[in-house]
Amino acid sequence: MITIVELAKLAGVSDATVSLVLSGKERGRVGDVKRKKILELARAHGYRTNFAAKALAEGRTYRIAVCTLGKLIQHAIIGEFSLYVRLGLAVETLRAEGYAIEIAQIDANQTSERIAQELCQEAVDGFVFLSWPLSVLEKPLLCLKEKGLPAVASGTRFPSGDFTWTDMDHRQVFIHATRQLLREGRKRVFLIDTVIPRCPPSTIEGFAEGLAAPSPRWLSKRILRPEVLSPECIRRSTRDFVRRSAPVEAIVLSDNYYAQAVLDALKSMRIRIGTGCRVIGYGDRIFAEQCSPQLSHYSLGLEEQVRFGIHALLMQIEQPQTYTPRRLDMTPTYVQLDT
Amino acid sequence: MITIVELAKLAGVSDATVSLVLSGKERGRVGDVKRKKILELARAHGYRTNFAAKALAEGRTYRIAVCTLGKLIQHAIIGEFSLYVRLGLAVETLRAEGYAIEIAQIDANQTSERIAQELCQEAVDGFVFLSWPLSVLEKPLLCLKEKGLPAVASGTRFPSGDFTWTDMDHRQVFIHATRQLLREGRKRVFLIDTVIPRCPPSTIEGFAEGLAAPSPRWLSKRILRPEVLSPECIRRSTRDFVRRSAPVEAIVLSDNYYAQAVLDALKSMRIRIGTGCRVIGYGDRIFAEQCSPQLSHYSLGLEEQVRFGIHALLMQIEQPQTYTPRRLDMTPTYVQLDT
DNA sequence: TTGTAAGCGTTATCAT
DNA sequence: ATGATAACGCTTACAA
Repeated sequence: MITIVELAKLAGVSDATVSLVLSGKERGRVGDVKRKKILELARAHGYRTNFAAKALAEGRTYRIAVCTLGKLIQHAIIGEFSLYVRLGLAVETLRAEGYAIEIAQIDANQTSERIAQELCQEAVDGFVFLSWPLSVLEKPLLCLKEKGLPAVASGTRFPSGDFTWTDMDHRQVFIHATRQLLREGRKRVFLIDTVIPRCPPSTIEGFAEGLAAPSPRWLSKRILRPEVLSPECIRRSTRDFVRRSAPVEAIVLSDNYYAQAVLDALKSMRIRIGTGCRVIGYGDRIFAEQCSPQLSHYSLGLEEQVRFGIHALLMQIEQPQTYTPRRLDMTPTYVQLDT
Repeated sequence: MITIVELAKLAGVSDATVSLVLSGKERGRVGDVKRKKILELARAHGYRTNFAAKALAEGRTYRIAVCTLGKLIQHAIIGEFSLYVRLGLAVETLRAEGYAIEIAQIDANQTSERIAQELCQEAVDGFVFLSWPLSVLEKPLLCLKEKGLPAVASGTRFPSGDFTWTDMDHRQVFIHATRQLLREGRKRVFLIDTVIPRCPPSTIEGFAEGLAAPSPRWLSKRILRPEVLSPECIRRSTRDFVRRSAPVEAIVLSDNYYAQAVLDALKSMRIRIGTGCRVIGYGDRIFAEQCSPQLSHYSLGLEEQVRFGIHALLMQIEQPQTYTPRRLDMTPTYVQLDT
């Protein structure tokens, strides 16, 4: 591993000059010839930053805590796979920026206060929170903010503008989906909830608002919530529901994960999916693409969310004084596939 | 954050002494009074090691690359959840030792050579490979070994003793399971394979050996491999299979993941699980415990594997000269639950 | 525009 | 047994 000092010797300049050039902080105070020479030498010798030294000099750690609520595996059990997508994207982005990570799997059986306390001990430059519920995350974030520790939440929506967060506007998604279907002339639109233990209220709210639901009673007839979330049970209850509610012109799914079961039910009833009955999902693209036929859906926009979040975090780390909380409140993005 | 220098001032000794005491390397060359005083002061002021400084001084990075083959989310799709368990355990253990991690999600569509090349670029103290297939991992590990870079594989079995790895002895598990059932007086033992795309040959081998299978033809009658791996399909084909093969005194599952479907099939046939027909699974405990009734199974021993692996890695990092490859070739561990 | 030098916190090598 | 002191690689304020 070649160092800045060695590069400086080779280039016949001082270490400081090399440091400035390589970190892009020269702001025109290094000659063009020297600059090019230094960059060329660095490239040729495969120079790589020594982050331990950089960290020590800057008083940082170049470590980021990526925090999940509960152990990683628990998210598989409740079918919340978007966590893994978020995690994968986050660590990828951070790695590209030279940051190492610490994955903190926070025990969910603690008070918010204890979590906050525990986090403040961490020797890291910043915190990323993946898919935390608002109620649990509020205190810890406030605590970190008070200590001036940079943090972002990905997959949590805060009512106030005090924190940095990214989330898809859940309610808008369902408003958007139903309105779109109405515009297509499909009046008899239904919702099937396939979330454990059940979808958030905002899903129902959006669905109701999009359809301009006249009454809770009317609304309840438009929603199916299978008793058990197994493909078979979903299939069976979907069949019953569709038969009972005929004609079913469109179905909106609260989540992509069990979509195949719904599609299978329709197929078994000889309903032409996409034309006879439109089906629109919501969630991870990967599960939509696995369906047969592939599921048209609203995307979670995870790439955009995570990229925005990490970028905001780095801003906050590098320019703490000028930083103000920012959020990415994503608007619905529709992905048309087969259904 | 208090530093060693400040502690030294407070204790009225030199920094070197404090460093020795705190790192436990004094080997009796620091007086008892001073030692206790230093430790007490450190505790009182909440001293925490500055890993950037430590790394710089020791010429290390205090970073470990945790490598997966393919993106994290892809393992959810093929139902290989043990990866998340391994990952969770590994990062937890490393964190406790002060190491930060880099999660390298290696693109599976590359040659082994390119992967090896890519890995050697990493500026880390060591490598952990989670659940890699032997064929892909061999070259990279060899390459790292040649460069003297510490590495361990968790969930890969190497025929030679050249590398450090941990794995459950897969074949022995199925020998053990079938023999156990035979000893219980259950002669008609069957295997149901619920792995995508299919279980490894060692499973079949172990199963055959345990039963002392007289011929491949005979063996084939004892194995069910459902066409499609959906709960419904597994349920249906299990029913057919069990009816056709009556009496079925015991069933061994290649993996816990779809166990519930098999149990449901038996339940629907009014077969008394555990007494009438014993069912034994293999894999993640978490899926066994979720079953109803809870699935008796052979455990993967992930905690032990990961702990052993990380420990070996740290040994290798700290004493590279005396280190020789070690492996944990785990023997079957049976977990008796309801079935 | 460029170079010098101090410092970041820790470890390790010497003297004492 | 203990204490100076010199690295480790990089950043940055300041001097030239």
